[in-house]
Amino acid sequence: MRARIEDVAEAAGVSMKTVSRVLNNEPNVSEATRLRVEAAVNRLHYKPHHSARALAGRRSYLVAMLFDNPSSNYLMEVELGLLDACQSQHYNLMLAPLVYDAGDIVAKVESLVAQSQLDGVVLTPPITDDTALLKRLRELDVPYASISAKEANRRIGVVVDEHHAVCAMIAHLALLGHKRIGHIKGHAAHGASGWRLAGYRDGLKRAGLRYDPTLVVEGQFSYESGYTAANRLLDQKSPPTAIFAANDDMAAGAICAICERGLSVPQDVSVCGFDDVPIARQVYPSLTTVRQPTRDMGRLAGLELLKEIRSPGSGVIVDVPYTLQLRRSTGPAPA
Amino acid sequence: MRARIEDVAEAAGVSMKTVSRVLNNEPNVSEATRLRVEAAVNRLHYKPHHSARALAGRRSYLVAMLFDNPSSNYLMEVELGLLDACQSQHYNLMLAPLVYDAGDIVAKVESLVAQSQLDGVVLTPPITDDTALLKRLRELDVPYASISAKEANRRIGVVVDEHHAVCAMIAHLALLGHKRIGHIKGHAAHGASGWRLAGYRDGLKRAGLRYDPTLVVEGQFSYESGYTAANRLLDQKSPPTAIFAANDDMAAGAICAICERGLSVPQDVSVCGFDDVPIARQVYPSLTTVRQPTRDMGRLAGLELLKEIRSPGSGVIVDVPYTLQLRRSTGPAPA
DNA sequence: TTGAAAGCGCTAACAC
DNA sequence: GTGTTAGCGCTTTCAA
Repeated sequence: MRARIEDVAEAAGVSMKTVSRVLNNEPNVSEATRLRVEAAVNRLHYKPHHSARALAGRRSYLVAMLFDNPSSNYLMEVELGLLDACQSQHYNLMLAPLVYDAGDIVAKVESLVAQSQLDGVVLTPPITDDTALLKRLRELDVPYASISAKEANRRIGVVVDEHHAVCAMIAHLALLGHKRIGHIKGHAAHGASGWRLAGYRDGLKRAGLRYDPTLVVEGQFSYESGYTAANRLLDQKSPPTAIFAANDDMAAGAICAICERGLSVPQDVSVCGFDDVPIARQVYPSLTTVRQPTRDMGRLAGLELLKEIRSPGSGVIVDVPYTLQLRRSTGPAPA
Repeated sequence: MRARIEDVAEAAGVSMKTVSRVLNNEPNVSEATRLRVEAAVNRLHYKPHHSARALAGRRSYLVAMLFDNPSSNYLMEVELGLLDACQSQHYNLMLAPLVYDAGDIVAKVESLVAQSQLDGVVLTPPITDDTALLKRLRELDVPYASISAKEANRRIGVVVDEHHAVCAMIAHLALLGHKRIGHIKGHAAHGASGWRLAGYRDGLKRAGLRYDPTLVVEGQFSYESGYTAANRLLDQKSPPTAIFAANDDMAAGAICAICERGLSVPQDVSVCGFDDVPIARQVYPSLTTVRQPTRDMGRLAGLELLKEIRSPGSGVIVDVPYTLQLRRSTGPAPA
């Protein structure tokens, strides 16, 4: 039979409560007692019972990851990072797919929180910026951490300086001699789309290049939208020699569109993306892109959330570094 | 304050236990009483408390998905399906990434089961066929369901008739006039690799084509391994005119290798894969492949597991249908 | 610094 | 068909 706290107490010659104190790192335990208890815990292979703890302590030791956007490598990475953070602190992670079109997200989250007694939630884009939801979470006093939230919605979580990253990418293209650099925008609901566009404009300015609105077209972050958008760019009378797509999926779509026209990447047109998901290494030619440390971002967001749950007010925003991944899809501008 | 079972009992004018009976669909409740209780439940917005239930019932209402193989679209789909099954029955899903090289999987799972008091686990390939683990799970009396396990290890879960699917794919190639059809094998630890090879051989036989072992090369299910393997096939004195790769990632790698040699797909070489993960639609040309209903497979495996947990002996193997996805990467054999 | 007692909200076992 | 009672294994409260 599994050891209970009572068995540990007996083995250590103390009361249940003292064992509980040691287990929870509460103060008011003498060093000697603590050691004796810890020894007993190890000897009996004691593990606290999750549900009993949750019931008595009036908390669930459960946090949820909220996401729309179910089909992504990005999400799996974030999830693995989060999982790691939760496991390290004996929390459980629950997944909550939310479908935007399917109606009232706020109500769904509310019932989830009530139902599962969540101790906190982690938000992923674009849910990070659903202001109605954020407001309600605050009213309900549910701690939350977010990943890549917009400036105004940042409280606890993790961000990357995307603006800066894109500037660096544009600088790379400019250095290769590109003068006409196109941009495929991301989905409007995502904060990232705004940053990446802003970074693009700023990057052009710093490189001494003129911003030409006809070189900027809409995308939706999907492969198909990148394909379509690239065709729109290439149909122009004077098409760009380089395209910066707001994510890798769209960049892959753009590469396909270019190849289908009988043009070569990067000889005729250079292409670059953002994220560094697996597809970036699997397209031909491999994609120059901005790498975000996605798994670490999940882990850090989780750790900040747990910190905040433990002692309200202690969670912060962590700024993590990006990396420029230069691969084969960018090259010198055609003469 | 949140309603408790006691409040519902009072509101309905019955005892706690009767409410409990209604909630758990136990027998021995009159229709009238059931209705009254259900009305009270709705009126009070009563939701059972997960931890209390788990504690009193000596079960966790928690199942885990065990997986190696962290970076896959496949996994995310399975997970979403599983999640759906769990939610429908008020179970929680826990994720357990297992790393094969990192030592003793059996010990890890054991401690997981003990720690979290798992009611059951779902196994994904290749963990489905770790016989030491399966044996231990049976000894510990932990119910498990598996997805695409090998014949010998199938007890509860879901499978696709991969052999048949591959036969159909080879028939498609033969019909296009291909006589020399190569095969890139999958990772040896996966049962799927064996089935797909067997399906390939059987498909050749049915099409009246000779099996030529020099046309079969090793792969690892990764993009890179597909790239390498395709090059090995194309380096031969009389290379194949069609290549069946055991999964889509390898097929994508093969396409890349072919293109790099200045050959065209499908004009010079046809390529097809297996799985229908997103990359299949995102390579150029888009990939002919076998589609497995991955999300449904996750859901069904979850449902069978929960059935088995509820009444041991009731879980079964579900055979789900595949679909042939004919796209642009296969065409008539060159003259 | 420590312990005893009283629950947390539910289900199991057994009565009626 | 229904109710009563006694826990499940832990934390909380309060007393020592």
